[in-house]
Amino acid sequence: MRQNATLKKIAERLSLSISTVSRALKDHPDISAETKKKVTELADLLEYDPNPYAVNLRTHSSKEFAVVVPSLSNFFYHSFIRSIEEEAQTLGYSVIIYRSANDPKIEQNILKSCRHKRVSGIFIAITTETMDMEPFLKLDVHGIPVIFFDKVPQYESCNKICVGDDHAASLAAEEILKRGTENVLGIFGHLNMSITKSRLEKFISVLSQANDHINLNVVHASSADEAEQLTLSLIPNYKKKNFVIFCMSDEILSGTMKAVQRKGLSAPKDLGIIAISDGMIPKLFYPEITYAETSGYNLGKLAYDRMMKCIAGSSFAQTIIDESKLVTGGSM
Amino acid sequence: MRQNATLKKIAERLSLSISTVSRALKDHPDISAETKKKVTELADLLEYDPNPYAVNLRTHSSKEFAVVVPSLSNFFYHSFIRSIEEEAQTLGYSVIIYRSANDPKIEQNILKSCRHKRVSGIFIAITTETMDMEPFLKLDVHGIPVIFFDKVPQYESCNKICVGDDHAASLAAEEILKRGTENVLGIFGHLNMSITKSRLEKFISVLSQANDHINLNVVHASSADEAEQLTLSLIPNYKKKNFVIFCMSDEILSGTMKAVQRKGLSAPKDLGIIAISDGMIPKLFYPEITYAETSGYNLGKLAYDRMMKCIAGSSFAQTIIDESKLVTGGSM
DNA sequence: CTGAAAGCGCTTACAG
DNA sequence: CTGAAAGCGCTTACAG
Repeated sequence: MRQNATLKKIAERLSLSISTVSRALKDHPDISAETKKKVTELADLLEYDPNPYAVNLRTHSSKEFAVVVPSLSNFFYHSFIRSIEEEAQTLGYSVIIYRSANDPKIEQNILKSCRHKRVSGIFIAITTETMDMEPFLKLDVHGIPVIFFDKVPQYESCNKICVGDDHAASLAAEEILKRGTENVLGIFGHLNMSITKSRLEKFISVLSQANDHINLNVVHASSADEAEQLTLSLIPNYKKKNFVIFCMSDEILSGTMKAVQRKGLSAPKDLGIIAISDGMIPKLFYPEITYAETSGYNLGKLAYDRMMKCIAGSSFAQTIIDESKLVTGGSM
Repeated sequence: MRQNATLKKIAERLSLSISTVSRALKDHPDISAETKKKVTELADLLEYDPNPYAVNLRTHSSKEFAVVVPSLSNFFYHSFIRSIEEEAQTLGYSVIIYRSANDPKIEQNILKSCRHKRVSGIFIAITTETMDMEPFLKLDVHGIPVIFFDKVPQYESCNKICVGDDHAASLAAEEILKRGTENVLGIFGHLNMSITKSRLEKFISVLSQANDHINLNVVHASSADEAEQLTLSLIPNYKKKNFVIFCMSDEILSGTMKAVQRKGLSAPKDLGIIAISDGMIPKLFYPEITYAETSGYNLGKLAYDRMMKCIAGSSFAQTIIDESKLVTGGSM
């Protein structure tokens, strides 16, 4: 098993001290041009790269970001991770992925391990049961910046990057008003999700403020299958009527679309369809589904930006909302 | 900025030596039960966790796996990563993600960095241009196991875990024969991809060997859009005829499905549709699309298994093919 | 049963 | 311009 090159080996071969080699490699002003040249040449030849563990042990700084999410089988989080990874790579950081499985215990262990590894920063979407802010405060004490994204705590003074739920819901509601359809079936996720609450409230308020005659039916589904079943059973109520289905999320949209296809209906002729989505699923259908975009990719860019500012020393906390935008397909 | 607990601090507080504390924490047989108790109690209180960098520096062993892929915007690789992460977590390993952007230069840098970090093992899908096996051999010399998956090199003596392209293609072809349809439109990816070649060859050979009368039209598309355009322009050729479209991949399937919807056709009445897929996209349609499954998730389990055997000392190289299975939707 | 010592590979204040 | 030395936090052979 061959060994990697070390400062010591280079120093021995060149009859220099380890300190000098180290400085030469860092282009330290003290070192003569000649020595630098000799050193860098041999270093290149031996493919020297500093041992990151030794560097960390000495300097207390790693070049690693951690991303912690409840689940990896989620298109939104994947886009987020991809987004972070793209940026991190340009600065030589690596990205470590942790999955909390939505379990606060596991989450705590992950945070502890991040602390001991002295990661450069943490991006985290917390579990639905995360109550205790103490582990996060502890990270702060250790100087490890934490950027919360998507699923964020109530706690005020921390950095949060969120999807503009209100905005997305109002964009969708306005589009429905524009279409002039008065029968609306709104399919939302389970009420224990915070996004359900904010999307629902805004959706209702925009619709009802603009038009008294809106006939809105709100139902809740906690899976694609449930959304499919609900849609199937409710579609007959709208027979011969002009109506719109609003789907709060990609998961619901995918269930609803199956029901719509199954009933042989097609948008925008038989009904209107509009969703809040990351954008992949709406584009699989013809016509493409009109949606208010909530992009994990964008969120990643915003979060990364905030992270770099924290690392650069910005200490005040900030909540950033990623405003949504309407992407028009042909389904309305 | 508060400090983490260290062996030294625990030792001082307890008036013991660092060595004794270290041994007590490892449940070393030399240490008395009483001492162990005192030490572990204080360690718990202080939330002691060994500094991973110091451990690595000392023992040359990290607890990290690297996964290297050409792209992260790919459902298949995501499933693979998720699969690896699930297993790794149970043994306390972390998973670091690297993206080569299909650039052999970047890939080489990643490999170098993995070597210097002394990762415990590497899972890699190589770029289409990776020619030089030397960096991989070097990892081997350093005792870092490499498991190639999906995109693997020609080179013989290495560990490869592949999708059963032949098998998937023949499952699809057999299903077409079973349906008894003689007009087949086969849409394949670009010929510079190795999977295109193997899938195409097998597909043709199964169909032609079984039935002389098959009227097979093979076309190539390198994006979903291209697949959509091709399908749109070719569907008229099959007017009034009974026909089947075979889609080599998810990307092609998504383009083709848009064209099919656009033409107002529906499976299985107007045509048959069958694909090779990871399984997410086929399930978005009604009826669900019949497909031969190539699962990133399964591949991950197989790769992980192989990795653990390598770490345990198995030195011989092996190529494992993940056989495909037919998942029947209603599209045939 | 416990401790002193060396060393993993690096950085950096101090000395010359 | 260069070097000797200390120390980051740990493990382990050696000694007692």
